[in-house]
Amino acid sequence: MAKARKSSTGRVTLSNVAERAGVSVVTASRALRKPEMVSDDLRQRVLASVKDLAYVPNQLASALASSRTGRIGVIVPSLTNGVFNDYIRALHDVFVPADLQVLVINSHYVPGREEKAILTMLGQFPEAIVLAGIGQTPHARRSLQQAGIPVVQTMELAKRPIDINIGLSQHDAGYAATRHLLDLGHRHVGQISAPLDSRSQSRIDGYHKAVAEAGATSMVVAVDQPSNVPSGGHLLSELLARWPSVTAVFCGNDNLALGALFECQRRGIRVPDDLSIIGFNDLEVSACAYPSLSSIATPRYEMARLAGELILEIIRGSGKRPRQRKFDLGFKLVQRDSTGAPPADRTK
Amino acid sequence: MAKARKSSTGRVTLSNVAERAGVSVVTASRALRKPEMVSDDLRQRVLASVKDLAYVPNQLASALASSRTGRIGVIVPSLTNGVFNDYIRALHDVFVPADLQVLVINSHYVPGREEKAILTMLGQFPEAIVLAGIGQTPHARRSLQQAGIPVVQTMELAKRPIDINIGLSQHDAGYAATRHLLDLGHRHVGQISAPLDSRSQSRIDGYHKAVAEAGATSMVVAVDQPSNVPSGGHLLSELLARWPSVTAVFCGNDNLALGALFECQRRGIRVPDDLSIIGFNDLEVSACAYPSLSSIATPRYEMARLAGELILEIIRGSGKRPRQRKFDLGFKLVQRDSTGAPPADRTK
DNA sequence: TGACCAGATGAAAGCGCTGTCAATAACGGG
DNA sequence: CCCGTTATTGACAGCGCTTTCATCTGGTCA
Repeated sequence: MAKARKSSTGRVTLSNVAERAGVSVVTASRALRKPEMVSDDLRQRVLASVKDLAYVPNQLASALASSRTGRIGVIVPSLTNGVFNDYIRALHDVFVPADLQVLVINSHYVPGREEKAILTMLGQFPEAIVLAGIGQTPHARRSLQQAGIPVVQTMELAKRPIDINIGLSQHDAGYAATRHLLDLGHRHVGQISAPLDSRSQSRIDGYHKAVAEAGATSMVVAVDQPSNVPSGGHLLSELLARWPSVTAVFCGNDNLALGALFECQRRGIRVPDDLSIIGFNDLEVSACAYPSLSSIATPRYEMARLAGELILEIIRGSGKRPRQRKFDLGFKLVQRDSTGAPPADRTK
Repeated sequence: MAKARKSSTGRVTLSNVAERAGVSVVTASRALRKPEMVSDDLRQRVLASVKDLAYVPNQLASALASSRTGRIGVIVPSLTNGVFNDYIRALHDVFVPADLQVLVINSHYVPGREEKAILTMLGQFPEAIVLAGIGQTPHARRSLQQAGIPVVQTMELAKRPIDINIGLSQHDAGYAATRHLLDLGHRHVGQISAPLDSRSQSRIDGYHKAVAEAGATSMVVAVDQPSNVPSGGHLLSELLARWPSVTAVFCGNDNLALGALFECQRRGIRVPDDLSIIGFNDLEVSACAYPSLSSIATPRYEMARLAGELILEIIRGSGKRPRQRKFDLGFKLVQRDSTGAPPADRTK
């Protein structure tokens, strides 16, 4: 029989529950974790006791004892720009039914904070880690490897993944967006962005490549802060001030594109008649803006979902990694109403 | 001297560190947690050992032993609608410098999930909990009270707070928004919203009250799903279909307002000449939309910040509650370009 | 010089839970 | 009717860390 000392911390513990139900602590534990191992009668009594006492299991103790935390660590650079909504939803879709808790830390697009976030995360002993991007610091890489848990880098392609890599070529996507504008006949294609991460930078590289191939001139305005809708307007203003000849803009993401669109409306610039705008990521809002925004659709939901499924497989399969470790999920150009041919008088 | 058994889980533990440094586990622990209690010499040796072994403290064990987790639990109904961005930022602003980790769980506007989230959170033994809203289930309330930690309910005013309550009158805010439209001369004021929580419902109540006072008719279209920009367009379409006479709309939040604005642009309805639109919450995007959106500014940053500061005070003051437990932080009507007088031919 | 004290260190005892294995009860076949 | 099986249940020993308390220095003061 359980000796339910009054918990020194004043909280209801499993031994309180056990005592009240007249069973041992072990049995109470099993009644909750492995109900099939316990007789109906006892299980009922334990559950009733749990309810009566409003018992909340101490996950800390549970995790410590079983060395399984049931947690999946996720580190993203932003939670507010809409980019990671689908992504996190996908992870929830996979892990919650599998009884795993998704723990998200926001690194705010600051490399140093990502390293810190990774270490914090590792200190909580997640059973796997999902990272956005491939730009982890060497120290973070080492700690991740040493942790011996599945690590999935997403959103872009890595030459040498830490473990598993699911992404797309941000460079090619940036190239495709720019190419789209050039193909429409534009000769003066600008770029605005907030290149706080290597992905954004890769897109810009793609832009430069496309522009160079077309024998045109690069016109880039960038800002060193997390991008949001208002800054799209500011960046466009600066772009127009520096290069008034611009007839098309590739925006580093859809929020900037939306801000640019509003700025055009404010200035009486017609989109796409006077200025074509293409965004990036294809956020929910882009399809319903007016005019609807062309964009590059990135498979964020799919990347995260695949990450989740691979992780489950590995965890279930006692650590065995899948044969394939690199996955390129591609992207799609979504042409809508914000991109069109340049004004007739400015095709040159 | 420490007997550093090879950790059964294969990870580097404090006793490995201690052994390598030639000290006891206790000393190693102190060297990390309370450096001033240990001689310089030993501290150096321990730190070197930590570095050599790439030791990551096991927070689980630490928290279990000390019954201090250094975590603050936050439960919000959404992370994607922009409403809680400032809110969470404020909490970080307060807690991160105080060396407390902010743990956010998203309850997705589902009451059952909020209860589950609260229990999950309590199982991690946070040192305080911050909740959005006051509509917790009785069982959740009880568990929260029993936990004996500071609990702050925010965003709306509670008659009988669980512990501390910081909010504003959502009813009065809804009333004010509607009143604003009526004062401009509108007689046909509609309302669109996604009333998934009691706050949204209170705003609608305020709307009804204002409309009734003015002797006008309520025209409400609601949807039972988390609101987003596209649904703003759909809801407006339905509103216009059912009540073509509408000259002004109070949107339950700014995302809906933005969607409604786009829908107007799509249909060639001029804002505010043909239709006035006012939103709610005053999100970042509202000020830079075109036309800029009138809205009700809610002090989300301030509410969360005050919550954080009170919590710190309580934790520091060994649990003593402040004298005042209820705080009404009010709201502000922000008039911009999307609201104006009704068309001359429809003032009746 | 000896009692005394502060500072530094270590041993032991848990924190609340789960894994392991032993113990018991229940049951059926030979 | 005895023994091996199977189904339940419990005792015990940690998980890795911190807290408490005892120990052991070396110095200080009368």
